Amino acid sequence: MPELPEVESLRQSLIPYVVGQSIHKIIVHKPKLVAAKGTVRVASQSKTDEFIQELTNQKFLQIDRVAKNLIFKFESGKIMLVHLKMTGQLVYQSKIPNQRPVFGGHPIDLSKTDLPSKHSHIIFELDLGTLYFNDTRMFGYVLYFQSLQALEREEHFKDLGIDPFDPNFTLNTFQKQILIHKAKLKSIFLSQKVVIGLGNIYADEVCFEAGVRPDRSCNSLKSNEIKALYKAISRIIPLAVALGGSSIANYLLADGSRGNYARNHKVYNRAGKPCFVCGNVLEKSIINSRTTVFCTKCQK
DNA sequence: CTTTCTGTTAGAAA
DNA sequence: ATTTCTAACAGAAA
Repeated sequence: MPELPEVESLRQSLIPYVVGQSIHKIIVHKPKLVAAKGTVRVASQSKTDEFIQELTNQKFLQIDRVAKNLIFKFESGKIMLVHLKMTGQLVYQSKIPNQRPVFGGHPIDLSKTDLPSKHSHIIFELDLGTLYFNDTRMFGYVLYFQSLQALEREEHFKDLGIDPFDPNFTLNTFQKQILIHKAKLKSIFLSQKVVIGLGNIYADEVCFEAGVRPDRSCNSLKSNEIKALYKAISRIIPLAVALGGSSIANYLLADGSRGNYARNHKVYNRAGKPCFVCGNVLEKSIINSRTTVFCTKCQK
């Protein structure tokens, strides 16, 4: 369930494991995942061959994040972009015995797990361990680019709003951008058009913390409500990153440990349960085909 | 058994 | 143009 905090936590947890290592071998079990983004993706042998050839023997230099994408930069300047979509995982299994988790909460002993699993579709063998790209539903993808410039030419990231960690994410800009739209607030959050990184969990959590109903039209929001939303995003997103993200279902950090933010969820997946603040039964509705939970008493 | 739901988002439909 | 729905897929839950 990677939203911004999960992708960012994963990025941070991957860095100490893989940066400085080289890829010795790449095994692609599902060539469909090495393909252009989009709903209809066809496995291409030539794309797969190129991916394997170009990235074998490459040394990891750094890992960046753009929206919910991970950008792996190699010493040569080559780029690998990874999107986890709904169920993607990047899990690193060290050859070094007893390597301690460096991030996150409840560590899982990877020596006892069955890696590779039947969903380990792409496997990277590194100097000191193995990096597995697992993806049950196979919506995720990995892409190779010759250079950062080549990636930029693809316009892979057009129409994206501002990252909450970007210094340009100010109350002023947020207010201006949000008022442009008349769609429902949650709909605009999910669209990534104004601010990037909120998915179904954090959109609901932010609306609850701000005391604003997710079905409000963006252009009906008063400035004090927009300010509350801005403050909620600025508080919740960094806190969730600090706690390693929300581990629901199969989200894991690089070392197989689980994130700890889920225990802070106030509304996500709590429809019909009492509001932690006022005790009112939480309501559920569907916005953009996504289950949405809110408190009619605390949110206006 | 069948049906519905699930963390994302591109592209189609409205 | 903008907003909402559907599809990609596997599997857990009802």
